[in-house]
Amino acid sequence: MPMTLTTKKPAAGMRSEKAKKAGPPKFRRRSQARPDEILDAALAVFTERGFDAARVDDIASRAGISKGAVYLYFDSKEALLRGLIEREVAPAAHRLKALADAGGEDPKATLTLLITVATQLLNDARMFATPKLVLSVAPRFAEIAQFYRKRVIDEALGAIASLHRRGVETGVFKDVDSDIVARMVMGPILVHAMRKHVLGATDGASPEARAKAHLEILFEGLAI
Amino acid sequence: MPMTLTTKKPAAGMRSEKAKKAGPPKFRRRSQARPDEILDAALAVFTERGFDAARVDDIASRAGISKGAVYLYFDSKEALLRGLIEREVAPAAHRLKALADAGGEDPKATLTLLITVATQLLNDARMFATPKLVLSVAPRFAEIAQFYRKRVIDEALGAIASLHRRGVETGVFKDVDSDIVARMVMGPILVHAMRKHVLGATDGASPEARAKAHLEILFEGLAI
Amino acid sequence: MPMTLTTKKPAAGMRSEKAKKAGPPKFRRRSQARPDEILDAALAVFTERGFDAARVDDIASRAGISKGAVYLYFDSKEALLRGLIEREVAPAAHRLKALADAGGEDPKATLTLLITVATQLLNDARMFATPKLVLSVAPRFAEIAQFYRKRVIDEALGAIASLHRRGVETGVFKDVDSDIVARMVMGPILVHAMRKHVLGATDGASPEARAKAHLEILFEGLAI
Amino acid sequence: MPMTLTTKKPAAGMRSEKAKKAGPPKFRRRSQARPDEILDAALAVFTERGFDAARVDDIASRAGISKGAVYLYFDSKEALLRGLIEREVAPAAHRLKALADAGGEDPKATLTLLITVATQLLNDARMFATPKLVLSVAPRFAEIAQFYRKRVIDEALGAIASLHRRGVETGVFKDVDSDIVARMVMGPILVHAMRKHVLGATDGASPEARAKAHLEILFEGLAI
DNA sequence: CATGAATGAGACTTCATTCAT
DNA sequence: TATGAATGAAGTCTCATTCAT
Repeated sequence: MPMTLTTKKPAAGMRSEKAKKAGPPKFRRRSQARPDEILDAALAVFTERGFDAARVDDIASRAGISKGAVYLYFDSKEALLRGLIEREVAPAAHRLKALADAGGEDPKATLTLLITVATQLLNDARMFATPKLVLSVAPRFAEIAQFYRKRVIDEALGAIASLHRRGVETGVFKDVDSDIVARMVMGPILVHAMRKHVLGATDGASPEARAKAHLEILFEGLAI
Repeated sequence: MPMTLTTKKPAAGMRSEKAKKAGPPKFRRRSQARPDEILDAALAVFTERGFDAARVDDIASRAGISKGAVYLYFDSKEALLRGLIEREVAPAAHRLKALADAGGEDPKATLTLLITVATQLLNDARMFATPKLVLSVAPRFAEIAQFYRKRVIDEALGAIASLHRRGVETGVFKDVDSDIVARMVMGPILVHAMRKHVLGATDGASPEARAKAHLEILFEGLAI
Repeated sequence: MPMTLTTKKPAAGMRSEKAKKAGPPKFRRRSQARPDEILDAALAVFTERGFDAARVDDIASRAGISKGAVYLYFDSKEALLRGLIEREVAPAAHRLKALADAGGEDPKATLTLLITVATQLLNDARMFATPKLVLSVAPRFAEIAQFYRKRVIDEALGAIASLHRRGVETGVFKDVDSDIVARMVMGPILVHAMRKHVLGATDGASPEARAKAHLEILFEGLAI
Repeated sequence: MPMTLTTKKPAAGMRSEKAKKAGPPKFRRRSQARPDEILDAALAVFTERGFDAARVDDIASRAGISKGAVYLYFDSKEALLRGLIEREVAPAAHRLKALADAGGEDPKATLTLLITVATQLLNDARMFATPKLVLSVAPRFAEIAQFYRKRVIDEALGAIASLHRRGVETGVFKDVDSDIVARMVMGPILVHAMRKHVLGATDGASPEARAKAHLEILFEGLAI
């Protein structure tokens, strides 16, 4: 896998010299937290203005440091973007893995939980910030797009598909194309999130109501 | 509605003085076709690189004209974007209207057609170019996002919801939340389109197979 | 005199080919008047916006023709400026010459007339338009500045100085520096014109009152 | 008074954020002197080429810095112009005020001094640089023209008029229109300055001789 | 003669990145 | 580490000038 975007702890793209300097923890300032603070600021600014329109200056001042200091931790604006995506991928992947693993016993209950939780989560702008950012930079940074797809999207879809397959095996779900099922799980939630967080829609039913209706149709459709 | 983006024939954002010159079509050079050619080029370049990274120079040379000539027809790079979205909205809205109107008699057949056609269409990169562009510029141009949402997304979702309601009235569909139904129609198709055209996925079943499986689950879920 | 700016009838800078084409007066259109109309428009636009900020397009449309047509009569924007200055110089020089020649008999009466008339004339924005324009382009076009100075300013000052000298000879004026006298004649009028037409002042006494007070002090100062 | 041009110490038009940074004067580089150096360069270039023809690049290199650095201190080329005029106005106004205040005792002696000094000063190209610049940009920047007129021209004329009125009260000057007197004081000096510095004349008597002759005629004209 | 579409050089301005302190 | 002044490449937009029709 010639993937440059890694998932090692220290955000990739960080200045190598600096990264190596991990000597004795002298408790200087608060430099341990700095990269994360900068990435937080970057996520906020990238999300608000888009990658190109975001100024490094804005990110710096949102992080409470000077523009020059950003370059102590990241090589470039693009490195900031990469580091950000990488950092955000791990939790997402982790959450997905947990769900998938937990779903062994009762696929139906797990799917119910998954849809309920996902509907809730993607209703929150902060939770959708990274996907939104990835979508907007994807045309320019194919590598990032691919990384995110493989590590998040396909993981998620795959987890749902697995869940469905297990349900088929245990006789609770009809045997249809699992990939389509996965998309029928995530699709409606994604449509809502995009309408709301990307296109600025403000109307719509509550997450609870949506999840309920979604599940109702889906389970009926998957019933044997 | 303080919407600046209109849907009048001539792409909005075009230099007003020039637009007025509607004299006899002497076929001087080829000024009639120019705006459209420029918008075609703009769509291509914007799609490839994103709005910010696209250079007016690139658009001009892709259209086969000089940079200055672009400004003969459009006031600014942003006007180019607006003009483009506006031009692309009309056909989309028109297609949707046609579908919705045609669906009076047989909601089930219409929905079948709709999903089949939409799955086919959104499988084509060109067809998804504008939505992809809108998604990428949405953070910067709220007005464009809103315009697109109202004129395309909500029209589409509304048309499907109407179709469902009629099906409920005629007893072919179960009476569930029509908005959720609309999202269960569009969501899976959108997920596929985004994975493929935005995130660069290359795998996946054929449009026919996907449409078939999609319909199978959906109709079962909506069955009375 | 290596002066490029000439005073031949046809405005200098006009396209040479066109200028030569003075064949039979076929009474086409109204081409005879065109150069003058263009120069009129140029004077208006140059005066309003300054030479650099004036667009050839503006001049053309003020003259009621297309931008391209301007170039049928003048080689460049600078030629327009030169042609304009040249055209405006002749009447000014002519007027001054007339005054100077007329002043043989009664220097005092002539000076009275001159100050009265000049005060009136320079109270009119159009009359001050050319001097104002020359002043604003002088730093960039030394040649024009020199031309205007020699042909208008120094002619005017010289004419007044001559008038004074004749008055000295006939015993009506005190024998002081004639150059200073000339500046005491033109200076106050110029100060008023600049305050009004260049710096936008709107207050001030009537031309009549100003001329009267001006003459009163001057003649007392020159009295023997 | 909706005047944007102020006379506060820091040249207006300067980037506000930077202006606020009034921390300890650590003598980093030489940022304290920079704005003034830039304005010096701007005055030189604007004077030589006129506002429009001057390139920010030229100003920057004359100031010994890069083009971008100019924008660290001034928002735009126009801000440069405004800042310049504002900076230049204060000294001029200050000088005038001093003269006017000093003239209480002996109006005649004060006027003599004033004409002598003004004739000397306006004989110097640098001293006339700002007035010349204002004249050239006045058509485009009415606000600047008005600011300069009110703060310099009218102050000067007003000071002279006051001087004359006091002379009238103390019986040393004839009671004529004080505004005309003011113009008879400044007019001849201005005519000379414009001929020399704007129109490029090189001849003319010495400042001393001019001031002497000027005063001779003027005092005779104002004698009771 | 006249038009107006087209060109292309050039200017202002922005901003990622560097570096002396 | 941190700052922020400085750079310089690049991009948008303007407009004088040309030229096919």
